Amino acid sequence: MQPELSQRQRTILKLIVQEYIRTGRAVGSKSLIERYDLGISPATVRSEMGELEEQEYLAHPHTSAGRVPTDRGYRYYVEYLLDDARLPIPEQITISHQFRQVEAQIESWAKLAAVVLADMSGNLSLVTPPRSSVERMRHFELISLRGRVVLLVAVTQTGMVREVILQLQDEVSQEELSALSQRLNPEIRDLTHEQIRRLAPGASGLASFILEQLADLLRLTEQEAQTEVFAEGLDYVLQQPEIEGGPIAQRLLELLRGGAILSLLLPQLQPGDDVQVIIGKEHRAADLHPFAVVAASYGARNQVAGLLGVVGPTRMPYGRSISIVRYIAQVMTNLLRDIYDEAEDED
Amino acid sequence: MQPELSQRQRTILKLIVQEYIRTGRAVGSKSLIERYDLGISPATVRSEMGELEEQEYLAHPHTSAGRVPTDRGYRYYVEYLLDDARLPIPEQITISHQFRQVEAQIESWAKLAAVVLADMSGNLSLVTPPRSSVERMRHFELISLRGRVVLLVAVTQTGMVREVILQLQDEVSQEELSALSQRLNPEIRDLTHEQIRRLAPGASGLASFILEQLADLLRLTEQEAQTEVFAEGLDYVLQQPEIEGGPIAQRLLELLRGGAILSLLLPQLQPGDDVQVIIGKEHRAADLHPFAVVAASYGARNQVAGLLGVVGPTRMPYGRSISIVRYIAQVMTNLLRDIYDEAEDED
DNA sequence: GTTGGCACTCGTCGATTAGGAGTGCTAACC
DNA sequence: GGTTAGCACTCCTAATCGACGAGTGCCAAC
Repeated sequence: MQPELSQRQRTILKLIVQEYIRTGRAVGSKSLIERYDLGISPATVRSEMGELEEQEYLAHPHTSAGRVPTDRGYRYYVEYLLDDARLPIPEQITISHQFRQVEAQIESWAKLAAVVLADMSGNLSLVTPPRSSVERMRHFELISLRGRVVLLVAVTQTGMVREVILQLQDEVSQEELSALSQRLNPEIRDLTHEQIRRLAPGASGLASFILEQLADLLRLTEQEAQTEVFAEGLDYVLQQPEIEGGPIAQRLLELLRGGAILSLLLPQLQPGDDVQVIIGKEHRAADLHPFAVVAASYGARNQVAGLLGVVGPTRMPYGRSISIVRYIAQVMTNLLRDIYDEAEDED
Repeated sequence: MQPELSQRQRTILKLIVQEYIRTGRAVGSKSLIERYDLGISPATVRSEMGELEEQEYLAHPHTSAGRVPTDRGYRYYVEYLLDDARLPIPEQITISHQFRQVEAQIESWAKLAAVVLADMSGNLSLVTPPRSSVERMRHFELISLRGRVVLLVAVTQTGMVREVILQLQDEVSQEELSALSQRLNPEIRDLTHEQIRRLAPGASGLASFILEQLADLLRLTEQEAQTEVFAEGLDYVLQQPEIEGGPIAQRLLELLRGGAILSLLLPQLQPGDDVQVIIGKEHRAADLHPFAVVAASYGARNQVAGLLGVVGPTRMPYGRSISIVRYIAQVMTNLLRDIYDEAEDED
């Protein structure tokens, strides 16, 4: 798609998109002129509109209504007509303030990011906690809860903490458990779940069992990365008039269940550096056709990465959404770099 | 409220409640007789209905519509007209099967309970993970992530695991950290967050800092018990015709945010043994007046306790909801007893 | 106490209508 | 040739109207 439109057509398209996003109603030639003085008459606007419709940037809901942007129209708007402003400084300050208030915990950050994203964009937000594609073991502890019931706590290289409750065959004292973990810890350090599993057969009964469990836990942690997602602002998106409790809303709720929406979205999002926008029918998944997504990845390079974005109707304030997503992705990236990366060359 | 109704009035009330719950439409005398042969004429039913309305068990939406149960009517139904059946065995088996499939982790159980509760009741479910009102420290570990960044992992007596990222003043090697944790662990075992905090001033620089952080973390874990809640089945409840995307739905979504609904619900729920039902205006919180709640507490005695329940419109299948809530509370209780309690005298 | 009959009430649904916003076309204008 | 005013036409929206039907309440008869 080239910017083959005249300057006037671009102005008109821009105004129509903005006006439609603002009001939610199809916009007509006359009302457009009444609101914005372009120095031309409605009739001229109409002929330009006709041209824009010809090229599929606009559409008619029905013969005698105003124009509505098509997905292609939105795309052009996002690509060429949007002056991508930074988020205003006061809002930046509000956001980073909130991140400073919350406890220093990766999951808390992700949750907060979801809340802020939703509140500021007025749409549904999605945030996956940052995960590494290959987790390596760092350290584990065995803690006797009572009798044969033992809690296994594992920490990975990336600082993920996972626990699981084990039922042992026989009762084992805390001392023995501590001795075992002290013996095994150096061995399993930096290993992947496959490597740990390979160690298991060679070990004695209890040690072998623990190694198996560790491998399971590590594998599970990796898998969770695929499905775990924090979503906020459902109320906002369900308020949108084009969705409003109808069948689309039902569809969306189903997609949110168990993170199913992620598996539709992820294949289409390259882990590129900047914000990505997917509008309506550009989605490969038909279920997402009524929606637009503004998303970005974040994370410490080569370590852990996550995804965050907002989901709303194609009629969404793209400019604002993009600034917000970009800024929060940057905040999250900085937080993670402080934890993982060696280089500290940024504020 | 006494059961001062005649046998026939009770039968009619029961049928009206059931019919209304089933169809969602106000039920009239004639249609009731057509469906259920009571051996009496519509006119007789009408006069009984009039009596029931007099006593506020039923209401008229408008002069010439059928009758609808009032909150009082539902209450009478739940109290006296419901033969509280157990959940059918096949469904019991399905449920316990699902719990056996999931990883042995308290949070996973709570999440699964929420999913099952929602799916089987067809309404919104709420499950708070089991928490102790006073958490005592069991064990902690310090893990160096890089440079001055350290991960603090703490395990409480009840097996809760919490972690936080710390920024130290100076760089400290993993060996020093391990030595420190080995020295402090015996000291802080079984202490509450207040007791730990009292130790801090007496300790050296780094140890003092760690103790403060531990106290914070422990306190935070207790506080989370107040707000953390797993909710599932939002789609079900938003499908209900009496709610359907309207302002009540918005209200509900707001209440779900950050677990606000819990602070409205908890004060009214005694941690009694059996299932509790709160119907419509019986809620102290006006925001909950459109809803009915069926809830029960679960947990290992004197150790940890949680709450689970379903939330739906007052027109909800009480009998079924009660059986489901009761059964799942029992399953969760058994799971927790296996972890915590000494006595193993039940299956 | 129960029942059938009957007039009356009201909400629902479909059809009808008026109003209005917007278009597309054409002819005139600069 | 692009621009504009004028105008007929389209079609959605909201309001109105009326038929329909479910349900009630009352009364007289059983």
